[in-house]
Amino acid sequence: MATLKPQSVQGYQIGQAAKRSGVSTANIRFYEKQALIPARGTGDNSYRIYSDEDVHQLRFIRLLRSLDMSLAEVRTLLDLDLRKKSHCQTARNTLDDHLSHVRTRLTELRGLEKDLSALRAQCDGQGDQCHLIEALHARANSDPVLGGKSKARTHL
Amino acid sequence: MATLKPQSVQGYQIGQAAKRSGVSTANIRFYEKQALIPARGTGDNSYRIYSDEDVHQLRFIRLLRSLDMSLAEVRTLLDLDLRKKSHCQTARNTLDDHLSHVRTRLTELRGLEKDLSALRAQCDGQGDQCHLIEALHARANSDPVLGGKSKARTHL
DNA sequence: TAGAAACCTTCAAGCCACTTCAAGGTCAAG
DNA sequence: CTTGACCTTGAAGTGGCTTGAAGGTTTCTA
Repeated sequence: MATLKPQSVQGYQIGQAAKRSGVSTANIRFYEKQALIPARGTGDNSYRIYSDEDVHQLRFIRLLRSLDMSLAEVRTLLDLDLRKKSHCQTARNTLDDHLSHVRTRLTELRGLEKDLSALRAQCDGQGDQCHLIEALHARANSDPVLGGKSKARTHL
Repeated sequence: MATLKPQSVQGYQIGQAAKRSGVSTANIRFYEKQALIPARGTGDNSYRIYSDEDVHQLRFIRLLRSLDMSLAEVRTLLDLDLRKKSHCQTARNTLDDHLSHVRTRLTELRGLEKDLSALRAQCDGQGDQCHLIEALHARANSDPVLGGKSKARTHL
């Protein structure tokens, strides 16, 4: 069992906040530097102290990151004032944009998977010879230079 | 029409090699630094000169990258001597490993797409209110800290 | 009361696969 | 002899972290 102490009068130290939020201590400091969370200085020692709200914010960020949103997108959503409708529109737009990024990448990956398994099928491993490398070289030759669907790792 | 001059006696300058291979000049220099292609020095001036074989190798690398292989994987495949069967085995293993990476990521992305479109459906944009942000915050709260399928962008 | 463990701090560098920028060298045409 | 299109190197920036070094603070235990 991991120890999750109750919030003391002063709040959580960074390690406790990390355990409760699922964001590593180094990462919390990084987010602070990126101004995604407020810098929490204290008087006594130089230790950071976090509240339940801070922990919630960290969990919120972690959720958005687990949805593969960029820190810029996270920032956009964090800055929203819930009460204003225009901001709700912003939230919708952010989500829509992100969703379309994900779908694009999904399509790319499906194509990739198809290509790779086709290549793999050329060499099923039982015979003496495998023409994998030859096949790759042949494709390198036939592939047009400006042939549309190339380009590796466009993020996501 | 892009100009693709025939290989002169000395070979191609980096710009021509770039056009023929689809790899940018900066990227060619980068690959040279990474020892993925040989450093081609010449006598006269300090210009790099490439042969048709070099261009082919660049295209080969570009193909593997377009299949989202890492430079380490590319290096492995480049180092292969086609004549040896054990190396063919290496090629197969590299491809299999990579294919399973792709499939893992594909599964993750499918889950992502599902999550995101479910979220999006909560706010279809016609009514006055949208509970997108609230929904996100609620998920941030309910999401267990050690809940398995989190973790953003594991490369690919 | 000393010292060791278990926290915390900052700053810097490393990762990956590039791209972009600055400052300058080389070469052919007009 | 200048213009412009090439080429060169080196350094820094990108994103989202992780890891490491070197040290301060706090608490527990012998």
